[in-house]
Amino acid sequence: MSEVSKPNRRDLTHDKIVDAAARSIRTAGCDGVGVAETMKQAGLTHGGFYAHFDSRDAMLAEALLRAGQDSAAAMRQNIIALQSGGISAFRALVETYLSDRHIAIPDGCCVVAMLLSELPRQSPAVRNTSALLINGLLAAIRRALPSQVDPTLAPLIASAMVGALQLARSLGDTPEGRTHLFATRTSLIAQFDEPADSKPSNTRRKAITS
Amino acid sequence: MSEVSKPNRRDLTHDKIVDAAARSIRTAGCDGVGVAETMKQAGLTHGGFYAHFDSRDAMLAEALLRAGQDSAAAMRQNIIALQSGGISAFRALVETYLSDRHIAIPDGCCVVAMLLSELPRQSPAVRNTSALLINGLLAAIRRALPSQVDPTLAPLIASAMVGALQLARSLGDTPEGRTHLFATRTSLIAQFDEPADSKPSNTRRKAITS
DNA sequence: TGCATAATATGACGACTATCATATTTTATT
DNA sequence: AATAAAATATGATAGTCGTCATATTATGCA
Repeated sequence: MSEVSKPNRRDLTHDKIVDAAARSIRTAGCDGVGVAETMKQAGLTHGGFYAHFDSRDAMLAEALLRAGQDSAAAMRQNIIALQSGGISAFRALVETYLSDRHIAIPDGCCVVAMLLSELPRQSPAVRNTSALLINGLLAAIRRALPSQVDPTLAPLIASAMVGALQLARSLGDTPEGRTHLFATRTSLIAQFDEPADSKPSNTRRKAITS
Repeated sequence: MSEVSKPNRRDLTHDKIVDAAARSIRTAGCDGVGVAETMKQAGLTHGGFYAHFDSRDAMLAEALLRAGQDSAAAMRQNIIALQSGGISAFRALVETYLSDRHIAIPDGCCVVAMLLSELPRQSPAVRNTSALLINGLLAAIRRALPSQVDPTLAPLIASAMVGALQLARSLGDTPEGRTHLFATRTSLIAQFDEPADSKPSNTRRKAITS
């Protein structure tokens, strides 16, 4: 009944195009996603593009949304797996988001972190989608935050996670980059995670009150 | 006696080109800085470019370094002014870096935050410069950190500052963006600044221990 | 002042870009 | 099976990009 009931051929190829763009937007950046290359990746020729999108920017907005949904789903899955191992929701989120794997491999990595500094320059359509994804990230953090932590700390934590991933990626898959990611991961958990039952592990308090 | 003793005409125009590129790299991004446009901004024609640089990437690396030095100098000056007003070095750093002005106005804003997600894709020369600037930012934060705060928290704080600026810029100069910047600024100071003498202001402890 | 040299300008090359008009192919309907 | 309609392919346009070879101008030295 709704618009998902009957997938036309048109909708299927539309999806293929968006998927191709969503795959390459992480590695190539917003400016690096071209119409012709995207159509080729989707198995089509470049001419038919404007039967599916009003403009390249319109495709970019859809691709960003798709990439965001993909990475969110991948992380949710990883978080659930970690939680079933017995660790807290917050720790599962932090360790998933700031995984060493994401330094070199963009797949499954947060697309907001991959594109953040380019987003302010994009078209209104892309910026609207950006805001959507950012608010989604903030909401996910608020949900995972231990109950005794002030919810107004969510922006700080979101900023730290996004920034840490980018800084580590810029430093590269080197001791420097890995150390930065490890230090941020450890500090976030020490500062804001609920203390484990058995372990004392109050590095947090030690770090703050002299 | 060194290489700064006699500024040739060549060196002067070289500097003009780098300056022009450094000015536009903040607003246009790495991919947005073109050879022809940069030469025009420097008051030259595009043909003579390769008498000054081996390639566009070589210019980009110099421009990034210049932009980083410029923003570092501007922030140092602002921090000193704030400190003379009686606030702590850490608070001066945070309030300068996360100034509301930087949401909309890129001038004087941290160039690392403006370009961070693009840097991993750049040429080795640009990436080397990136690492230099990032290490400079980390060092500045370590210097400003109150003595009772664990220095291993510097990566977390750097990540939070860089990420907050970018997230606020992506959310735009709107209540959402300004709120994000304000919340991060407030949380950073509450969490990590040395407490002021007279004011109680231990929101920090309140935020952590339930 | 005249000459040698350095620095900049002119113009062009091929490759790439987004966009569109038109032709061809594929699908759906009678 | 034949026809109408939708979807994709072909090809072209105008523009921009980085790069370079060559011509012109400006500088400094004798």
